Amino acid sequence: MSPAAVNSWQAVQEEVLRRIRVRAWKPGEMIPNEAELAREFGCARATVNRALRTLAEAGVLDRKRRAGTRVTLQPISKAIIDIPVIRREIEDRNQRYGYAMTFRRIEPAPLSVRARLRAASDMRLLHLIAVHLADARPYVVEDRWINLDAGPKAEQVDFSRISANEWLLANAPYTHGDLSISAEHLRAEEAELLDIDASGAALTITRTTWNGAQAVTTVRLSYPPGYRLNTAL
Amino acid sequence: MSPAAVNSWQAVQEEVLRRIRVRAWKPGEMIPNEAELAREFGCARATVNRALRTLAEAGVLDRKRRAGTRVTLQPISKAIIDIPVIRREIEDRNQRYGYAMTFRRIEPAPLSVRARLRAASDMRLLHLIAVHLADARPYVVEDRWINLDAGPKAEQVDFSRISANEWLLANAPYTHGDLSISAEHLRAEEAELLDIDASGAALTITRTTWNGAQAVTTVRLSYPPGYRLNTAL
DNA sequence: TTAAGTATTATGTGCATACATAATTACATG
DNA sequence: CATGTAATTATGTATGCACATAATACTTAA
Repeated sequence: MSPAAVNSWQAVQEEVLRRIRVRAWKPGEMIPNEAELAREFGCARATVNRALRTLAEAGVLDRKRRAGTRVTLQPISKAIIDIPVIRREIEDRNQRYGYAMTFRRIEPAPLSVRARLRAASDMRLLHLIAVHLADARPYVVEDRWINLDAGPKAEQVDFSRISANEWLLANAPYTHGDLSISAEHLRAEEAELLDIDASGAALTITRTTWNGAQAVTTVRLSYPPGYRLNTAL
Repeated sequence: MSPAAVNSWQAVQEEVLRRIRVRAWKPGEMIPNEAELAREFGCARATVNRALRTLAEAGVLDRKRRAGTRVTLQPISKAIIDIPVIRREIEDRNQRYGYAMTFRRIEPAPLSVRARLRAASDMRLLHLIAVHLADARPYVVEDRWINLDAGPKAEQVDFSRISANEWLLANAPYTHGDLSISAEHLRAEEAELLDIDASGAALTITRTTWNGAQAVTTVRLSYPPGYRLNTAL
């Protein structure tokens, strides 16, 4: 069979993946350089470049200038987990979204929270606890601290009507953040809000965002037992 | 100040991000089209294209042909979690890697596992349980089922010497897979292997991989309480 | 008035070319 | 032999151009 021109970057990508899969190019091995592949596939080098670059971003290939491209020896699977706005997460499941704030106070934060925010002890923090509901049933508990020094307007907002999640998204820009996932025992009050037995193991997502050097907010989301984060590889 | 030429795609990207951050372009709003931006920045349209395309992949922009580009209203944060080979995960922490297989038997799988593998009841499955150690201390328990119909060689391999994780990576190609993260109570035997109190909440990662329509393997990794998956936003 | 067809337009992609940059190799020099 | 330097090379990126494609806006016909 004659080598049909593989001249879209997706086609190149698929052909490369195929060769890796059938072990024509083995893990750790070098693959031909872009110019050669372009010649073989009958396309421009830029096209090969885009295909290989994308595969490198996906962790399938290792590329170094001058050194060339090789098949990743131990591919780190990158699980891309979409963390949507909770309202959307629920509405995408075709459930009715609900929200209830159960606590609001400007108060000093415990050490663990201050550490997350790298906060001086005099930072003014608004503490909110709320439950997000799916079809009127508790879906996730949100325990949030908002830095009022970063966005003083937050003090005036009625967070019993609009979720902090959404208000901040629209009003408090951030430059970067960090996120951590862990399994934790539910605290008694959280279990109560979720309306479940306190003995459960809760998937917990902690997210802190920054605007430059200034902490914006930190949240701890506690999902009830059984909740799963799914992703394709 | 004169508009210095912004002529690398990273520079364009940063400028775009800056404008979004300072709310010059507000969430939901259209931004100028590629040609205009190229003119403004003094660079080629392809350069703008790459910058915007990358931002769209990151979820910051929404792009549609003909319709144009707008700032994402509710950016879905994509948490990219690297799931490395466990040996590497441990060695990257500058700890000594160890491995011990504690169970190996070809046996019929329970329903939950068969469901994950979409397995007929006559599929031959090798069941392995192993512990990965960091500095001789239990790090994670691995409960794995390998489809011998997909790769019969696995039956001959001495998995007490090499971890299934690494052997499969090198010998059993897969086309796709799925991964799910949840919080679960440790089973008694797992708690024992991890050498901890059984009451802990364990972060559990379940991963199943496929080669075409054929299941290759499914693993359940149980990490002890306190383990965190971290990522930057 | 509505439906079908057409023009327009912004993004998506391919190509050829040029040059930049990092990393390696080869070489020269002490 | 060690070491610094220059040549080489594969990838990285910018550019100008062309055309493809999807989505919208507009026009025309029933």
